[in-house]
Amino acid sequence: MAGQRQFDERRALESARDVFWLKGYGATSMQDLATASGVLRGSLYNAYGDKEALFLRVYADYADQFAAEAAGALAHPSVDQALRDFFDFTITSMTTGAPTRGCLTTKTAIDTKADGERIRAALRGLLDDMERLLEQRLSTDEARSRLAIPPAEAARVLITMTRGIVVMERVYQDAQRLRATADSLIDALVSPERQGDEGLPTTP
Amino acid sequence: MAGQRQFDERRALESARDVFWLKGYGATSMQDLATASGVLRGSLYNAYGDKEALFLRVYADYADQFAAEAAGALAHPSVDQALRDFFDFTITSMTTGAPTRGCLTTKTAIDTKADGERIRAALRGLLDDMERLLEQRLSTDEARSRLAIPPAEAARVLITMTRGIVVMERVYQDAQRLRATADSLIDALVSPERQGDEGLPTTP
DNA sequence: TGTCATCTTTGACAGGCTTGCATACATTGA
DNA sequence: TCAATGTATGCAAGCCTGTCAAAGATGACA
Repeated sequence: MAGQRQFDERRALESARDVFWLKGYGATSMQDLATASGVLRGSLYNAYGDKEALFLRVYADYADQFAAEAAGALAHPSVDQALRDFFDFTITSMTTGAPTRGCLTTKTAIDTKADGERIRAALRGLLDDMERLLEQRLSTDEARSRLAIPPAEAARVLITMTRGIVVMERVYQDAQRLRATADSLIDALVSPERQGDEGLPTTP
Repeated sequence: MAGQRQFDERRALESARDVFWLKGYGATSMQDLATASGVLRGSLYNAYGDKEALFLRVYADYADQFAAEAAGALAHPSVDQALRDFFDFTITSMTTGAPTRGCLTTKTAIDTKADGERIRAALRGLLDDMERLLEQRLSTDEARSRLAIPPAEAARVLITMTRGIVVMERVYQDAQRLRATADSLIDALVSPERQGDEGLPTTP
């Protein structure tokens, strides 16, 4: 061994993530990443090979963090509130920053310059994880009893809906509208909580 | 007047539309459009000004046609079948070609290089039209009686869902899966047709 | 029929950005 | 001390946009 890395790799990957997130994979050049991280372009090529490899590296970290935070957002014991929290998390994530940064997964999925199979596999990985997470959360007795359709189907509908919300954000740029749309879907998907449910006795 | 346009404008706009559709706004260069249409780049600049203006011209025609065809797809008298036909239309549209061309509206919405206000307004125009179309279709007595949520909310959920389906297509490339997801949403949104409904008197 | 203004076409140019490689220099562990 | 790695810098080849000047085509009008 010799010649240790001189730049702070964690910082560099984070700024690379931010640039990819804001500008999208295809519109981001290695020079953009170099400028943002303060690392010379040559060093990035040396350390990661090329843009696709660097992106995959960045996206792996991003996906882990996103899935972990999403899981946390689903923790509320009441399924409709859990879903509201879940949408709230994704909407807040995508409407952060000015201009809003949108969703890294969706931007990459739509980007025609990110059409490699390895990138698509990475995106599938996160979406599959999210779907499993949702299906699990929707498989409790309380949730099953209130859902209009089976948990697996509902999970897929919800994941698809998050993707749609991302697109609507780009066009309408109105977070409140997005939350309202999500609420409408939840209303259609989850029947109202019956009094006396959830183990706690209530006084009407 | 003098010096008439020498290229077939209709053909040129159609090939421009196809290139934009396949590659996306940002990844399409004027040279790409020139090559596809057989018109020299200089002539395109002369005729349309720049890429954004040409795109807006192309998209106006596209939006008209898309909305008209979507309206046709909603014609079935039974609301759940009308919605299935509607999704079928959008899914077929986006999965045409090899590689599949996806959705021009969504690609443009997500494209960071298409961030002009005029382009966003054009996208909003089509999405608003589609939403109105759906809301109208969902406002019949039969539809109202079967919908889990009000027509306006359902329309917005459905439009958002079509956007999400576009994204899922890019990642999973499985039209059957998309149709199944759409069916799940319709199941949650529209209650089963009661026997004897649709104008025929019923005995309770 | 001929002229002419006007628009279109055509080819070329400048200036900028992109990728990926290659070379020289610096640093560090063995 | 030396070999391996990271850094610094430059280069080649290509693509991009937008513009411009010269040449061609066309309709209107005399």
